[in-house]
Amino acid sequence: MIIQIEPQSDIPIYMQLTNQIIEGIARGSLCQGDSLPSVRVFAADLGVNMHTVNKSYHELEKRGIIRIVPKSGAVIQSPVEIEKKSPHYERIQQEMKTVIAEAIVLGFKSEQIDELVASVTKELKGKRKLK
Amino acid sequence: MIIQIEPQSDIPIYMQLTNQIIEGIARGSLCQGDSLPSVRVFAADLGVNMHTVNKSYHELEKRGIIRIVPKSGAVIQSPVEIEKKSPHYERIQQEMKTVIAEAIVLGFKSEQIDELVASVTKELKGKRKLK
DNA sequence: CCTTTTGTTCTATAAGACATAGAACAAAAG
DNA sequence: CTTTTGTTCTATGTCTTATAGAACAAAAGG
Repeated sequence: MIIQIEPQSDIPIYMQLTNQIIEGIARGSLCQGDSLPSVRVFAADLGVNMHTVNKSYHELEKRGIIRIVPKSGAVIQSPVEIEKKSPHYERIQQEMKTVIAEAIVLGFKSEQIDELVASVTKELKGKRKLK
Repeated sequence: MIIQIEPQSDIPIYMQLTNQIIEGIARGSLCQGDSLPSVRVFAADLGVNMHTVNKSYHELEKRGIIRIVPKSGAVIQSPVEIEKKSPHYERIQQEMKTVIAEAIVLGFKSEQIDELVASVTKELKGKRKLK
């Protein structure tokens, strides 16, 4: 699992880390049931502060992606059947609306949006190690 | 064009405004070639500071959505043919990757993603006033 | 049993972002 | 000629981000 942090980015470090962990899970580099490194070890690896990693882990827990077991570790959750009324679904829906609205305004046709979604989905799901 | 600002949100005001203007253009409530209100008038309408609106306008300009004509106004750009190498395309692509990765991790199947994209696209494009 | 590691919590500091406010300016609009 | 415009500047206050160090009790490992 390769994480690349850009300290000069306008995206906060803890958010870069959060997004890349999510991408790693989506790609299958990290599997459900696996544990993430301890905040101290991970922070040392990345060259960032322990508290920054901690913040990222709690962000991931808030989004239902990992479960933090006190004194034990951060375990990647197995996905459950997602309901349309759940906060997680509505968050994804809102984020998707924001992205697609901007795409439309920039001149994307419906087919171009579908093509982009397909290529991104394929890239992420394509390299999964099947159990 | 109805803008709803939530001061207590964790999303900055200037970003809420930016996103809602984009959504308004996507929906067709605002048309290409139209001008946005002046920063002072808009700020008064929304009950926020002039500088906050100004920041939003410059964010929109940075994303290629409006053109700020000095001493004149903020004009909504007509979309040009988007190229896959352009910064705007790559930004949309990156944002899309982030959203889809999270969706996958939360258990979305490819068909569910397609369905979500279709419904959001339809909602945004559906109510457009055709020229 | 003892040492290490763990997550958590606290204080503290520094830098930057966010939002507000007020003032001033030159250019454009009316 | 007056108003409105976008821009620019100073200033203030709050919040976020990121770092650092210390301390604690619980769990893990030998």
